[in-house]
Amino acid sequence: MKKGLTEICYKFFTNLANPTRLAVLEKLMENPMSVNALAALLGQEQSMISHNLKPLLRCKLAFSERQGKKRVYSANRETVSMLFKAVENHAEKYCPSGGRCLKGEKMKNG
Amino acid sequence: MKKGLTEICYKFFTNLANPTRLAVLEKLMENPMSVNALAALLGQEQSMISHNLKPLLRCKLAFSERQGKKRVYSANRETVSMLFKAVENHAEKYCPSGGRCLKGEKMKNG
DNA sequence: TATACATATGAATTTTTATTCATGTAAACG
DNA sequence: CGTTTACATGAATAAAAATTCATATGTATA
Repeated sequence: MKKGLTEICYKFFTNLANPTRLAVLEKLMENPMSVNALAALLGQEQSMISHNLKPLLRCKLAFSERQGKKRVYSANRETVSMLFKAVENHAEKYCPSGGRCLKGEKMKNG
Repeated sequence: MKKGLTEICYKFFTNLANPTRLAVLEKLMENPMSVNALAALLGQEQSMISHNLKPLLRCKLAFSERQGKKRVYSANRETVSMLFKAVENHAEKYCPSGGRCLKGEKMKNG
Protein backbone atom coordinates (compact mmCIF):
# COMPACT_ATOMS: atom_id res chain seq x y z
CA MET A 1 0.00 0.00 0.00
CA LYS A 2 1.22 3.44 -0.91
CA LYS A 3 2.43 5.56 1.97
CA GLY A 4 -0.09 8.11 3.14
CA LEU A 5 -2.94 6.18 1.65
CA THR A 6 -4.11 4.98 5.05
CA GLU A 7 -4.89 8.53 6.08
CA ILE A 8 -6.66 9.30 2.84
CA CYS A 9 -8.62 6.07 3.15
CA TYR A 10 -9.62 7.04 6.64
CA LYS A 11 -11.04 10.37 5.56
CA PHE A 12 -12.63 8.77 2.62
CA PHE A 13 -14.38 5.99 4.39
CA THR A 14 -15.35 8.22 7.30
CA ASN A 15 -17.03 10.37 4.76
CA LEU A 16 -18.91 7.45 3.31
CA ALA A 17 -19.81 5.89 6.63
CA ASN A 18 -23.00 7.81 7.03
CA PRO A 19 -26.50 6.93 5.89
CA THR A 20 -27.47 10.46 4.99
CA ARG A 21 -24.42 11.00 2.85
CA LEU A 22 -24.86 7.63 1.18
CA ALA A 23 -28.48 8.42 0.45
CA VAL A 24 -27.45 11.78 -0.95
CA LEU A 25 -24.87 10.14 -3.18
CA GLU A 26 -27.37 7.57 -4.31
CA LYS A 27 -29.79 10.29 -5.35
CA LEU A 28 -27.09 12.34 -7.00
CA MET A 29 -26.03 9.29 -8.96
CA GLU A 30 -29.53 9.22 -10.42
CA ASN A 31 -29.31 12.87 -11.32
CA PRO A 32 -27.85 16.18 -10.24
CA MET A 33 -30.08 18.33 -8.10
CA SER A 34 -30.36 21.13 -5.60
CA VAL A 35 -30.12 21.00 -1.82
CA ASN A 36 -33.84 21.52 -1.43
CA ALA A 37 -34.63 18.80 -3.93
CA LEU A 38 -32.45 16.39 -1.98
CA ALA A 39 -34.01 17.45 1.29
CA ALA A 40 -37.50 16.90 -0.10
CA LEU A 41 -36.65 13.54 -1.64
CA LEU A 42 -34.97 12.27 1.48
CA GLY A 43 -37.41 13.81 3.90
CA GLN A 44 -34.68 15.63 5.76
CA GLU A 45 -34.04 19.18 6.86
CA GLN A 46 -32.28 21.44 4.41
CA SER A 47 -29.56 22.25 6.91
CA MET A 48 -28.84 18.61 7.46
CA ILE A 49 -28.38 18.06 3.75
CA SER A 50 -26.12 21.08 3.55
CA HIS A 51 -24.05 19.90 6.48
CA ASN A 52 -23.64 16.52 4.90
CA LEU A 53 -22.86 17.81 1.46
CA LYS A 54 -19.91 19.72 2.74
CA PRO A 55 -17.62 16.77 3.48
CA LEU A 56 -18.65 15.14 0.22
CA LEU A 57 -17.52 18.24 -1.63
CA ARG A 58 -14.33 18.52 0.36
CA CYS A 59 -13.31 15.00 -0.66
CA LYS A 60 -14.53 15.59 -4.19
CA LEU A 61 -17.05 12.82 -3.95
CA ALA A 62 -19.53 15.42 -5.14
CA PHE A 63 -19.35 18.64 -7.06
CA SER A 64 -21.48 21.74 -7.11
CA GLU A 65 -22.29 24.42 -9.56
CA ARG A 66 -24.40 27.50 -9.22
CA GLN A 67 -27.36 27.68 -11.57
CA GLY A 68 -29.22 30.94 -11.15
CA LYS A 69 -30.39 31.13 -7.60
CA LYS A 70 -30.01 27.42 -7.07
CA ARG A 71 -26.90 25.40 -6.49
CA VAL A 72 -26.85 22.10 -8.25
CA TYR A 73 -24.95 19.18 -6.79
CA SER A 74 -23.73 16.17 -8.67
CA ALA A 75 -21.91 12.99 -7.75
CA ASN A 76 -18.39 12.11 -8.74
CA ARG A 77 -19.75 9.28 -10.81
CA GLU A 78 -16.39 7.73 -11.55
CA THR A 79 -15.28 7.30 -7.96
CA VAL A 80 -18.66 6.62 -6.46
CA SER A 81 -19.62 3.97 -8.96
CA MET A 82 -16.26 2.30 -8.54
CA LEU A 83 -16.64 2.17 -4.78
CA PHE A 84 -20.21 0.98 -4.88
CA LYS A 85 -19.26 -1.65 -7.39
CA ALA A 86 -16.47 -2.91 -5.16
CA VAL A 87 -18.91 -3.26 -2.30
CA GLU A 88 -21.48 -4.88 -4.53
CA ASN A 89 -18.96 -7.43 -5.76
CA HIS A 90 -17.96 -8.24 -2.24
CA ALA A 91 -21.56 -8.51 -1.07
CA GLU A 92 -22.43 -10.88 -3.86
CA LYS A 93 -19.57 -13.12 -3.04
CA TYR A 94 -19.42 -12.89 0.73
CA CYS A 95 -22.82 -11.75 1.85
CA PRO A 96 -25.23 -14.08 0.09
CA SER A 97 -28.92 -13.27 0.43
CA GLY A 98 -28.39 -9.57 0.57
CA GLY A 99 -26.11 -9.03 3.50
CA ARG A 100 -28.04 -11.19 5.89
CA CYS A 101 -24.64 -11.93 7.36
CA LEU A 102 -24.71 -8.39 8.62
CA LYS A 103 -28.11 -8.79 10.23
CA GLY A 104 -28.71 -7.72 13.76
CA GLU A 105 -27.35 -4.24 13.44
CA LYS A 106 -29.59 -1.82 11.66
CA MET A 107 -28.68 1.40 10.04
CA LYS A 108 -29.20 4.57 12.07
CA ASN A 109 -31.94 5.68 9.69
CA GLY A 110 -34.29 3.75 7.44
CA MET B 1 -27.73 1.28 -7.49
CA LYS B 2 -29.01 -2.09 -6.41
CA LYS B 3 -31.65 -2.03 -3.71
CA GLY B 4 -30.32 -2.82 -0.26
CA LEU B 5 -26.83 -1.85 -1.26
CA THR B 6 -27.00 1.40 0.67
CA GLU B 7 -27.30 -0.48 3.92
CA ILE B 8 -24.48 -2.82 3.05
CA CYS B 9 -22.35 0.12 1.98
CA TYR B 10 -23.07 1.78 5.27
CA LYS B 11 -21.85 -1.18 7.31
CA PHE B 12 -18.96 -1.58 5.04
CA PHE B 13 -17.68 1.94 5.12
CA THR B 14 -18.38 2.25 8.83
CA ASN B 15 -16.17 -0.72 9.26
CA LEU B 16 -13.41 0.84 7.23
CA ALA B 17 -13.74 4.29 8.75
CA ASN B 18 -11.36 3.59 11.57
CA PRO B 19 -7.62 4.10 11.72
CA THR B 20 -6.94 1.03 13.81
CA ARG B 21 -8.87 -1.23 11.51
CA LEU B 22 -7.24 0.31 8.46
CA ALA B 23 -3.82 -0.18 9.99
CA VAL B 24 -4.72 -3.77 10.81
CA LEU B 25 -5.83 -4.38 7.26
CA GLU B 26 -2.71 -2.77 5.92
CA LYS B 27 -0.54 -5.10 8.02
CA LEU B 28 -2.62 -8.12 7.13
CA MET B 29 -2.25 -7.27 3.46
CA GLU B 30 1.49 -7.61 3.94
CA ASN B 31 1.09 -10.97 5.61
CA PRO B 32 -1.22 -12.97 7.83
CA MET B 33 -0.47 -12.86 11.53
CA SER B 34 -1.73 -13.29 15.04
CA VAL B 35 -3.47 -10.80 17.29
CA ASN B 36 -0.40 -10.33 19.43
CA ALA B 37 1.79 -9.80 16.41
CA LEU B 38 -0.58 -7.09 15.20
CA ALA B 39 -0.71 -5.53 18.63
CA ALA B 40 3.07 -5.44 18.85
CA LEU B 41 3.52 -4.05 15.35
CA LEU B 42 0.92 -1.37 15.82
CA GLY B 43 1.85 -0.57 19.40
CA GLN B 44 -1.68 -1.19 20.60
CA GLU B 45 -3.27 -3.25 23.32
CA GLN B 46 -4.20 -6.78 22.46
CA SER B 47 -7.80 -6.24 23.47
CA MET B 48 -8.09 -3.30 21.17
CA ILE B 49 -6.87 -5.32 18.25
CA SER B 50 -9.31 -8.08 19.11
CA HIS B 51 -12.18 -5.65 19.39
CA ASN B 52 -11.33 -4.19 16.03
CA LEU B 53 -10.81 -7.48 14.31
CA LYS B 54 -14.30 -8.58 15.13
CA PRO B 55 -16.17 -6.27 12.77
CA LEU B 56 -13.62 -6.96 10.04
CA LEU B 57 -14.38 -10.65 10.37
CA ARG B 58 -18.09 -10.08 10.50
CA CYS B 59 -18.00 -8.26 7.17
CA LYS B 60 -15.53 -10.77 5.78
CA LEU B 61 -12.93 -8.14 5.21
CA ALA B 62 -10.64 -10.46 7.12
CA PHE B 63 -10.55 -14.14 7.88
CA SER B 64 -9.12 -16.16 10.73
CA GLU B 65 -7.81 -19.62 11.21
CA ARG B 66 -6.59 -21.35 14.30
CA GLN B 67 -3.00 -22.52 14.20
CA GLY B 68 -2.09 -24.34 17.36
CA LYS B 69 -2.61 -22.02 20.24
CA LYS B 70 -2.52 -18.98 18.04
CA ARG B 71 -5.18 -17.61 15.78
CA VAL B 72 -3.92 -16.29 12.49
CA TYR B 73 -5.75 -13.47 10.75
CA SER B 74 -5.55 -12.62 7.10
CA ALA B 75 -7.04 -9.93 4.90
CA ASN B 76 -9.63 -10.46 2.22
CA ARG B 77 -7.09 -9.44 -0.37
CA GLU B 78 -9.53 -9.29 -3.23
CA THR B 79 -11.94 -6.84 -1.65
CA VAL B 80 -9.44 -4.82 0.29
CA SER B 81 -7.11 -4.28 -2.63
CA MET B 82 -10.02 -3.29 -4.82
CA LEU B 83 -11.22 -0.72 -2.30
CA PHE B 84 -7.79 0.69 -1.64
CA LYS B 85 -7.18 0.90 -5.33
CA ALA B 86 -10.40 2.82 -5.85
CA VAL B 87 -9.36 5.32 -3.22
CA GLU B 88 -5.86 5.54 -4.62
CA ASN B 89 -7.20 6.26 -8.09
CA HIS B 90 -9.44 8.95 -6.74
CA ALA B 91 -6.65 10.48 -4.67
CA GLU B 92 -4.34 10.63 -7.64
CA LYS B 93 -6.88 12.37 -9.74
CA TYR B 94 -8.62 14.59 -7.22
CA CYS B 95 -6.20 15.01 -4.34
CA PRO B 96 -2.96 16.04 -5.96
CA SER B 97 0.08 16.20 -3.67
CA GLY B 98 -1.09 13.41 -1.44
CA GLY B 99 -4.43 14.48 -0.16
CA ARG B 100 -3.35 17.95 0.84
CA CYS B 101 -6.87 18.92 -0.11
CA LEU B 102 -7.93 17.04 2.97
CA LYS B 103 -5.52 18.92 5.19
CA GLY B 104 -6.58 20.44 8.43
CA GLU B 105 -8.18 17.39 9.89
CA LYS B 106 -5.80 14.82 11.20
CA MET B 107 -6.42 11.19 11.76
CA LYS B 108 -7.21 10.15 15.32
CA ASN B 109 -3.93 8.23 15.49
CA GLY B 110 -0.88 8.57 13.26
C1' DT C 1 -5.51 -31.62 35.42
C1' DA C 2 -2.99 -27.38 36.72
C1' DT C 3 -0.59 -23.86 34.38
C1' DA C 4 0.67 -20.75 30.94
C1' DC C 5 -0.21 -18.66 26.74
C1' DA C 6 -3.30 -16.57 23.23
C1' DT C 7 -7.28 -14.40 22.44
C1' DA C 8 -12.11 -12.81 23.44
C1' DT C 9 -15.55 -10.32 25.96
C1' DG C 10 -18.07 -6.88 29.00
C1' DA C 11 -18.82 -2.71 30.83
C1' DA C 12 -17.46 1.92 31.99
C1' DT C 13 -15.57 5.89 30.10
C1' DT C 14 -13.93 8.96 26.66
C1' DT C 15 -13.96 10.65 22.14
C1' DT C 16 -16.03 11.49 17.83
C1' DT C 17 -19.73 12.34 14.94
C1' DA C 18 -24.50 13.56 13.77
C1' DT C 19 -28.52 16.25 14.31
C1' DT C 20 -31.22 20.18 15.29
C1' DC C 21 -32.47 24.86 15.58
C1' DA C 22 -31.58 29.51 15.01
C1' DT C 23 -29.55 32.62 12.23
C1' DG C 24 -26.34 34.43 8.57
C1' DT C 25 -25.22 35.27 3.65
C1' DA C 26 -25.66 35.59 -1.23
C1' DA C 27 -27.88 35.88 -5.59
C1' DA C 28 -32.10 37.21 -8.23
C1' DC C 29 -35.82 40.04 -9.13
C1' DG C 30 -39.50 43.12 -8.35
C1' DC D 1 -32.46 48.70 -2.59
C1' DG D 2 -35.62 45.77 -0.09
C1' DT D 3 -37.64 41.28 -0.32
C1' DT D 4 -37.73 36.58 -1.34
C1' DT D 5 -35.57 32.37 -2.37
C1' DA D 6 -31.90 29.06 -1.69
C1' DC D 7 -28.40 27.69 0.81
C1' DA D 8 -24.63 27.82 4.49
C1' DT D 9 -23.00 28.11 9.09
C1' DG D 10 -22.50 27.94 14.27
C1' DA D 11 -23.27 26.24 18.43
C1' DA D 12 -25.69 23.27 21.56
C1' DT D 13 -27.29 18.77 22.23
C1' DA D 14 -27.82 14.00 21.27
C1' DA D 15 -26.20 9.77 19.54
C1' DA D 16 -22.82 6.53 18.27
C1' DA D 17 -18.15 4.63 18.32
C1' DA D 18 -13.76 3.80 20.19
C1' DT D 19 -10.75 2.81 23.90
C1' DT D 20 -9.41 0.94 28.19
C1' DC D 21 -9.15 -2.14 31.95
C1' DA D 22 -10.53 -6.11 34.17
C1' DT D 23 -11.62 -10.58 33.49
C1' DA D 24 -13.26 -14.74 31.04
C1' DT D 25 -12.54 -18.50 27.72
C1' DG D 26 -10.17 -21.78 25.19
C1' DT D 27 -6.15 -24.59 23.82
C1' DA D 28 -1.78 -26.83 24.46
C1' DT D 29 1.29 -29.08 27.28
C1' DA D 30 4.17 -30.19 31.39
